[in-house]
Amino acid sequence: MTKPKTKAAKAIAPVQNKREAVLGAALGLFSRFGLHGTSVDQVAARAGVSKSNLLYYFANKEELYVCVLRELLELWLAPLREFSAERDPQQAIADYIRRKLVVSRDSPDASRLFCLEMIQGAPLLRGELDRELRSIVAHKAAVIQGWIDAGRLAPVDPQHLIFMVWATTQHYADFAVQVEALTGKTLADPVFFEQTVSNVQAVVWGGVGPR
Amino acid sequence: MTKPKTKAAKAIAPVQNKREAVLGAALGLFSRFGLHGTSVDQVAARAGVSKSNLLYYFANKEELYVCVLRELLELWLAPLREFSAERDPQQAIADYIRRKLVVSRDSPDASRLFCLEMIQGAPLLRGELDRELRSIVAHKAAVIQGWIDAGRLAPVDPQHLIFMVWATTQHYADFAVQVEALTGKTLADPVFFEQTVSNVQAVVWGGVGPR
DNA sequence: GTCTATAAACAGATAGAC
DNA sequence: GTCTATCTGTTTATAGAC
Repeated sequence: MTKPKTKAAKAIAPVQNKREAVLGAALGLFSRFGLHGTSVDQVAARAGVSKSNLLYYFANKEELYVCVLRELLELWLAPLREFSAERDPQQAIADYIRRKLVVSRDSPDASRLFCLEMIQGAPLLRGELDRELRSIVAHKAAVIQGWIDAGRLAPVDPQHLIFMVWATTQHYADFAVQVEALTGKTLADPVFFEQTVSNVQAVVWGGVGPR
Repeated sequence: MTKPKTKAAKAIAPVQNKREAVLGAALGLFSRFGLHGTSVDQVAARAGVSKSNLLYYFANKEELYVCVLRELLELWLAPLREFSAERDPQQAIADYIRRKLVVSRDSPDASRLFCLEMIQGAPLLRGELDRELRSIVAHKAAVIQGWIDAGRLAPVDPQHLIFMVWATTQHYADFAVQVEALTGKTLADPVFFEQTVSNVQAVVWGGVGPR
């Protein structure tokens, strides 16, 4: 506590940096090739450490995988937490769509790994899904239902609306190869990014705005 | 040619059956655990054949994987081929959404494997994507553009519209675990299925129908 | 904390009998 | 066509020196 921070920093900072380098490398590889398609050797090489050194920081491959997933879930949930009832429905939905598309643009690896995990039945996230996600989604669905009851939104099922926003925004990260094969563009292109934001916002709002 | 068919059938039918059993087992496992997460031993066991027998029918694991993908692509493309310009836009879009959701309900394995392949950069489907899918999508996008020009559809980008339908319909297969964790339902439930069809159709049409 | 060497397990593929 | 046995390479994980 009262120790000089410089000394602690000297000892701890490199450790943190290595852990983070490994976690970053692991995210990149796991998200492309999955847990079984990636060897610890590859992760170590990309992170710039030796394999045995990596296994000093993470007891085994699965533990590393779980650590990557944990970081992921927070990033994935953040935009949903921002979704607020105090706001104008159209603004709130438009902002949420934009935020999710920013994640798809800036963290496509995270989006893909999340998708991979879901496809496999989320063996490691199932607990979190049932607890944390379930309660937060129930809360946000109630907000949406409030808007519907107040006549500020068409009577759509709140859960399906949430699914639609998730699906349409993540699609641009998870199916980026397909999107690029067909349009020649990626979200990294600023013009294409804004065009995507507008289109998704327009369709969703057109579909759920008050009749 | 002129040989009695019964003899040929006796010799060939079992071979076809075995091949198909293996392909079916492979689809189920590859779609959950990916190419590297599945061993040929597991596929053989599920198909009810021995490992070496499987390798008599398929030279190696990759060849089996490619065979599975080829069958897949046709199933995935079929609903898009049905999408026709001669029809009423609202009917054509509603039918397409329903057809895609039927695939998500009846062939979730195929949908998931397709998604897996996309996430990994579609190393084996890239060629098909650039050729076949590209041309068929261009054709359908032209149909949609025709409707827009005729004032029968709001001026949305046809490609983004297609992406939205793909994303929202496949979501119910690829993220089935999440959907089930949050709603307690799957598309196998007839009531939930119809509710999903209506909601997706309503939002999409609300978003793109003429203003 | 980091390295080299190696143990132990597994999976893909082949050889050859039947 | 189908089986058993086996070879081969890869990969995870550990032991132990520095």
